[in-house]
Amino acid sequence: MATRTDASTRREQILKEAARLFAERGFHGVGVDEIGAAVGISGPGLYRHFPGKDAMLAELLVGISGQLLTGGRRRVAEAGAGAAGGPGAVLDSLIEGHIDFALDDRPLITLHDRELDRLRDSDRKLVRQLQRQYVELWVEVVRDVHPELAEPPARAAVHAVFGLLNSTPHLSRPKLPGRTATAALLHAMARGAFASAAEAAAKA
Amino acid sequence: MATRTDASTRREQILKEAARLFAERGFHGVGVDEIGAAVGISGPGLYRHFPGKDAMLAELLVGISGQLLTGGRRRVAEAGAGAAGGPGAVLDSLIEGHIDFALDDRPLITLHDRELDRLRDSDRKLVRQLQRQYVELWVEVVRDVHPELAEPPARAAVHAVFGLLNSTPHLSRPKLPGRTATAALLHAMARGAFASAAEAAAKA
DNA sequence: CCCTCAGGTTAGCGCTCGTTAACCCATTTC
DNA sequence: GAAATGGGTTAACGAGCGCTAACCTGAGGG
Repeated sequence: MATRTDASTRREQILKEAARLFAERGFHGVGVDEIGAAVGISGPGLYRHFPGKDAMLAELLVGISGQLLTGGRRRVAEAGAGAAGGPGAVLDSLIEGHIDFALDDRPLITLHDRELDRLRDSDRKLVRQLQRQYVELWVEVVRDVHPELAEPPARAAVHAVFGLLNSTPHLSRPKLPGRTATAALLHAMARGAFASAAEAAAKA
Repeated sequence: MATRTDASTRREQILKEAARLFAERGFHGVGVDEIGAAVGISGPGLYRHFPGKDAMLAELLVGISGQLLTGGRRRVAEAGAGAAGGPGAVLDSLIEGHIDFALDDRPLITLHDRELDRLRDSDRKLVRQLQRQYVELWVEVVRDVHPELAEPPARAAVHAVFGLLNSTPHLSRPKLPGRTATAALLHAMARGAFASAAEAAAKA
């Protein structure tokens, strides 16, 4: 029989392909037949693994939001505990983690801020809550590094930097510099953006 | 009879409501009946003004892209001609224009990078071409201000800053600082992001 | 006074989509 | 060796969609 890891493969395979298709053509733009075809089964076979199309999107979005949040918390705990490098190191770790995610799971990042409104109310509330906690985590760290920033502009700045970091899906692959170069570029830009936000706030 | 400007009002009204609805729930998520209802007529009455639902989206996207490009070109010509303030002033003008657009036409900005793939091939090609020219305009100006930046990272940086500036639709309205404060914040962040990108490039 | 016509209306067609029903077949379990 | 079960199939249904057809109306223009 299939091993434990093989048994979960089919579900994960479906989720992965669904994420790609949803990101490419939008939730309403892809049919269940296409998702099935992408994993080699056809149409209603998916209903052996998921109660419906909505459930796939919900599981994807909840998974992404949760992963981002727990990963961020882990990094804050780790980088904060050592206290080597000061609060700046914590922010660097957060940025690095988000960049890794944006570069490695591009379809998921795309879905994350594009298809939230297609969820059932309860799922949407959950995802929103996870997202909000993730933002608050960032806001605290950013204000630790830049105490001149009041909370509302800090929150706006965090959202803006998310926009910056999540811009990678818009770039056509071949024109990009290498992955590490891109990551370094985005990292520098994020830090610079925060620094300038703090400067502007201090001046005003 | 209706005057010339009144005659165009209904069309514009439809486009405006369609943009809002498309941005809120996605192109496939909105029916023609809803668009009609939003302007006080119902369903198929829209076909007196547009050949189809696709045509509304196409007109919106082409309009946005064209407006951004011509506005950008105008600003480059104006700010570049005076030569007062050097190349930095040109970049500031570009940033300012983009921020105005992002803050004043939030649904359009959302559509702009979200629903491009729902267009007919010819329309999509046109929009892509306009977008590319707009990016190239920015790349030239940015490299004028930061000559250390090679072209590929400059292009990536421009895309990233677009993501930053276009993040405003994600922010819930009431929590934002005032419009001018938000604009100033975004402006500072954009400049800082470019500067840091150039710094990082010079170091590498 | 009729004609035209812009700009609506409602009814309904045809298609696509998500979902269910009914059936099938390996493989495991007792 | 039968029975149960996981994972798949095809057929078909019902709803919703974009769009067309056919009809209506009120305001100019000759």
